Amino acid sequence: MDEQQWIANLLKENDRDAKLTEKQIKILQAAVETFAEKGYASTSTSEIAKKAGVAEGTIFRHYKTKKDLLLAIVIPTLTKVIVPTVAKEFAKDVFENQYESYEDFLRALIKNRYHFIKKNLPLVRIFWQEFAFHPEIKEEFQKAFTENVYQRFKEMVEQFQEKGEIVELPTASIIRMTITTIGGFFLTRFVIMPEHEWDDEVEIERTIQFLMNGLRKR
Amino acid sequence: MDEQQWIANLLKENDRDAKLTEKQIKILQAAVETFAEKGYASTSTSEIAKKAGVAEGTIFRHYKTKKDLLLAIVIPTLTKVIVPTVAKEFAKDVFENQYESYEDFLRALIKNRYHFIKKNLPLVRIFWQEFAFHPEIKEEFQKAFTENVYQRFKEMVEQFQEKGEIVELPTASIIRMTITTIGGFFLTRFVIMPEHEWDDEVEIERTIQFLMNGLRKR
DNA sequence: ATTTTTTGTGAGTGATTACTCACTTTCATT
DNA sequence: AATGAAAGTGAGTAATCACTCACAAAAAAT
Repeated sequence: MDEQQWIANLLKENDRDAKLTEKQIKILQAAVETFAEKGYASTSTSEIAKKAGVAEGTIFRHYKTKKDLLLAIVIPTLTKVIVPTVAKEFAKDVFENQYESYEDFLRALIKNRYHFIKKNLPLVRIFWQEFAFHPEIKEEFQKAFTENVYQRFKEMVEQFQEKGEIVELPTASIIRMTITTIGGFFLTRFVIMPEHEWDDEVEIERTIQFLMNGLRKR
Repeated sequence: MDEQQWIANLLKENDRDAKLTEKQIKILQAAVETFAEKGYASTSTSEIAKKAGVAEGTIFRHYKTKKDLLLAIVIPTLTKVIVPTVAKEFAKDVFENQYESYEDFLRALIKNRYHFIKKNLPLVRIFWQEFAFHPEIKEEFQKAFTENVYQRFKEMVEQFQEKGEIVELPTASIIRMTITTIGGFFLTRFVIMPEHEWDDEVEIERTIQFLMNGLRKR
């Protein structure tokens, strides 16, 4: 029920009145699960059908090709989940100036993303794996990033550079270091060493302190 | 010729007197190229045979299964190329104490890895992509890392902590931050934005400075 | 020079692949 | 209650898959 609501929201990208049948939701769930576990190329449509409890023909009734099914999962994840969440988070900061420091912003950002990734780990894994092989995904991601995230992030950084809180390196470098440091933590935490015992609270705070030390104007 | 020598050295893991025929080298070259481009699961053995200019049966003469071919490429890359290079680099530092600072060590490390990745990009891509789906690869990597790299890295960090150069955070955290920062740079540079115009010298130096600011004791 | 071993071949194998289509069932509209 | 549209089905299809094997050529060992 909880899962269903979540995955149903994903597909409602164009129409607001998208009504997914039970079987359609089952297909999406099975596809996400299997793609994340075995990878897109190693997953057969018959396997998805079996896991979803539908006939194989039902999948192709709704998605013309297997790749269409992949994109129906990945693209909405990008455009509907990642972008607005990030954009909203940034907007709140830049325009309402709610955070007093880059550090506070960082803390909100990393916690927001932490919960998002933890909740949507299979989706993130699929995106991460298939990103390299499907130009559509790569293009969609770069478009979403440059149009929504980058610009706001830039304004953000420049704001705190003006305030003298962070160092006067090129904005692009600061953004890259911020993202790779946070991304590196998540990658280690969720992909490379998921079975390791993590004290997430502590490690997040350390990551923030490390980032701030690296970026603070002195 | 240059390629041949390089790939031939890879397979010489057990026997010192490994003599690869011309066709065997062609198979390895074709496999590396295609796996890197399309991914292991999306590459057919017939495609490899065609590209290598051999009969399909020839592949299975030397590798029992398709997966054997993958492992014959990836595992030696790990055990013979990555580990010794890193270990040697670290050993030189820890035992002969050639570097005067963590910063100098960092600079040597990042430049060493930079050239390695640039030279072996297809191999790195294959490893990175298949790592998630093949337990053998993951295990081999973790084994190589904990046995060779981690221990030396740890001694390294502790040495410069004692000297008071870097901060007294837990060693594991410092190692994680060092590796993810450097890895994040390479990932952005070679995978996510390879077509971007990079001034590598400058960006490497910025990355080092960022890392040192984040880790320096103050 | 002859035998043995290694390397290479390519047609052939059954299994599996993504996808189709004629048909049935369910649902919404009147 | 009747009708049309949408959703669902599963046997069927051609193509492709990883892999085999009987045989040939080349190389090595005798």
